Amino acid sequence: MQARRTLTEEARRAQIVAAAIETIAELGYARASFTQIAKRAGLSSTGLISYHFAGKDDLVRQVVTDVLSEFAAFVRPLVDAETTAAGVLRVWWQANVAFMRDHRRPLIALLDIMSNARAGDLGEVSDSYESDLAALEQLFREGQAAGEFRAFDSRVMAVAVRSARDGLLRQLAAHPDLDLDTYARDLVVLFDLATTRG
Amino acid sequence: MQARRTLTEEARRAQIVAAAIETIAELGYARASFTQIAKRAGLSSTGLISYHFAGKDDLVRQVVTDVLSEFAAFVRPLVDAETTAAGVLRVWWQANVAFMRDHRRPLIALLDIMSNARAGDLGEVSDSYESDLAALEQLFREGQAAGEFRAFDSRVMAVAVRSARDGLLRQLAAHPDLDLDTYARDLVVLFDLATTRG
Amino acid sequence: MQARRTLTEEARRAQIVAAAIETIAELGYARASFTQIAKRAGLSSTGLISYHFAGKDDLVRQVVTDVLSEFAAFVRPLVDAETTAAGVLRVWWQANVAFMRDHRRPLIALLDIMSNARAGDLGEVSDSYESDLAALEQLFREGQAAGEFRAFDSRVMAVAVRSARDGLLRQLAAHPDLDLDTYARDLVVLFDLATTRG
Amino acid sequence: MQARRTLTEEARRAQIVAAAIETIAELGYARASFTQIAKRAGLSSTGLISYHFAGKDDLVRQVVTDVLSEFAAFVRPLVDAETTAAGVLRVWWQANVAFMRDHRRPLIALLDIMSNARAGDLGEVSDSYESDLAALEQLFREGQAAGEFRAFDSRVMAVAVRSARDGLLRQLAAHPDLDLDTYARDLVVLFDLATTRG
DNA sequence: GATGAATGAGCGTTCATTCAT
DNA sequence: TATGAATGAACGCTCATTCAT
Repeated sequence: MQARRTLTEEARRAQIVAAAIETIAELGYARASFTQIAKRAGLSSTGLISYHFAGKDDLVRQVVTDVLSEFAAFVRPLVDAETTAAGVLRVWWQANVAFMRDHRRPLIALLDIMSNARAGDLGEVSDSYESDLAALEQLFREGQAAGEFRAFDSRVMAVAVRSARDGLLRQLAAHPDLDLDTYARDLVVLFDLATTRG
Repeated sequence: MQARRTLTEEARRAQIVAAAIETIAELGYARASFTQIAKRAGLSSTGLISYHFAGKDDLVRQVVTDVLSEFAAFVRPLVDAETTAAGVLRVWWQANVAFMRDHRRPLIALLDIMSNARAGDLGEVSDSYESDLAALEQLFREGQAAGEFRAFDSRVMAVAVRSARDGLLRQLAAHPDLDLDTYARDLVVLFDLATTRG
Repeated sequence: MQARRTLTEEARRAQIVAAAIETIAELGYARASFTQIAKRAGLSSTGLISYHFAGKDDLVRQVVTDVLSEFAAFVRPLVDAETTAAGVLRVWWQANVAFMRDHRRPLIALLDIMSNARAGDLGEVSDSYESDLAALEQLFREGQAAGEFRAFDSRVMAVAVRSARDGLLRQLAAHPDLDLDTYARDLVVLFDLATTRG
Repeated sequence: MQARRTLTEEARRAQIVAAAIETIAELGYARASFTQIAKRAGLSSTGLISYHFAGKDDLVRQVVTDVLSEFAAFVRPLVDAETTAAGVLRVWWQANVAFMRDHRRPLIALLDIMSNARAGDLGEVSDSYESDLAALEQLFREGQAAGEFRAFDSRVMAVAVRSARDGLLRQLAAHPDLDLDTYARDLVVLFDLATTRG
């Protein structure tokens, strides 16, 4: 029996969220039971997870929120510094890839959660996906209004961009030693050619 | 107790596969239990599913095999009729979208399965994803060798194309009345611009 | 699909009983399901077993009856030819071992069934064990009355003899190439010394 | 829903093992399901058994280990106090019968398990049977070397002795009010006559 | 007689959750 | 706060049995 560590509510929650991320990244959402999460968190009982979170959905929501907000905190300042839509898109890709490099596991967990989210439960997760798409759409429409981008359906392009990012993440999950530099460079060029006027 | 309906082995297996597709498309892979599948198949117990399939993995594999082969039978002749790499890519998109129109649920189920497949189980599902990518890579390399396509990393482009397709499918799952024509037209243009020489 | 073979009731029952013996001897009573028995009998369905037998107990009872009566038919004439109790005991052992040599599997199945029989079901199986013991007891009492055997509790000796026989069978099940001659010779001597007057 | 009784891990395991013994003794190994064991242990569900034991085999192994070690702890000191092989055999019988008197149900359960153990699973149970036999063989060979015992095949005698013990146990299972004193006395004499020189 | 599809009860197991301490 | 034992529902699966053909 080891010493009982009493943590603040905050710290304990964070620790559990971190363990949940590890577990989901490793085993996948379907196999990420409280038992597995507790094991990785060094907790003696799954009861503690239930104590700190209203349920599994609540924990997963917290994972999503945490990863998403850390990601946003990283990307937003970089993106906001750009003055052109094409520049924003370019920097968005670079920021995404840079973040992947240092947060591979959390992003893999996030992707796995989002793939499994359904309307019934975890509705807000789907919502976050939609609002992500909406932000990209807005970017494309602005670029079109500014004459930077050619005419295309902004939603189609948003889906393509967003999907390519998730696809890269999926590749990174399967091949951890992926050459991210190549992806960053080529994806920037790819979508630059796809969006801008000849 | 309701009337006992007897089907041939073949027919029953097909019916169970169909019910599994419905269930996975509706509830997601994680929630698609034998109980739910049996309910949709009008079976009185899950025992019959276990009788016809060696296990859950076996049933899911059958779903994957069936959908994949029906898809291949639809796409391959169209693609084979093309003589240029750019033409193949264009037709590939049109065929994909056309197939989605008539096989929305099976494809959604397939996507869900593929998202949840892990190395341990259902390994061959991951393999089919990889070989899909490899086929696209091959196409891009051929197009480059023929001078049709510009220089780019063939794997990055393959991931982008394949991901865009899956992303569209995901959109179709969330918004059944999506305007597929717009997606077809714009994705063709998008990847035409992204791949061909200025 | 192979030709449908229609057998007489008698022949079919015998075939199923034989398959049941093989199955129980090989897998043990606990694992001897109708599915396994049907497979060994070359039957396409377990339904046929249910058709010919009232239930699993009925089939097992038939196995017991068949093996027991074949055994009795072999042993009885040999035993009846003896005129002394000691002679009967000697011949009983020789007959038992001789029968084991040619009917290893049926006897192993029988032993397995008897080990698993409980009062509730298969009651008559337990009864047959008891009447077997009673016959041995009777033999010992007769030998004592005739002055051949020393004084001992006839039931204790009956249990010892009968148990030694089952123990030998158990050994034979575990070690098929057992030297039965040694057992026959030594067991005759053992119980001769144990029963007769110094 | 009844009051929740909490026990320590140790105590609960012991209680489940005890309930398993009761169940196997009463219903037989084949019918001793977790449901029946849980019922006898006063547990609300079988899940608790699965929680405390890795599986049915694990629980059964624990039963075997417990009964066997308690038996050994009782018999060994008595046997070790003897200086002659004949003395050991005599005391072995007395100790066996004495232990049966106070541990009827655990021994019946043990016998039932051993009868059902197959090579595949519970292999170590079969092993313990073999090593039991080997110990008896060793005793007989020592007695022969010392000139106490006559010439006989030590394995045949070991099988006979061990089988007689199991046969007595079987009788005790069927007839709980058996006169164990008679068995103890007569079995000692029986095997004394069978082993020693005229 | 024989087939083989279907049934429904029961199996061992895992899981998120509850709760007395 | 934290523990860890206990709960009960759901899971995939096997089985003897039923029954229309």
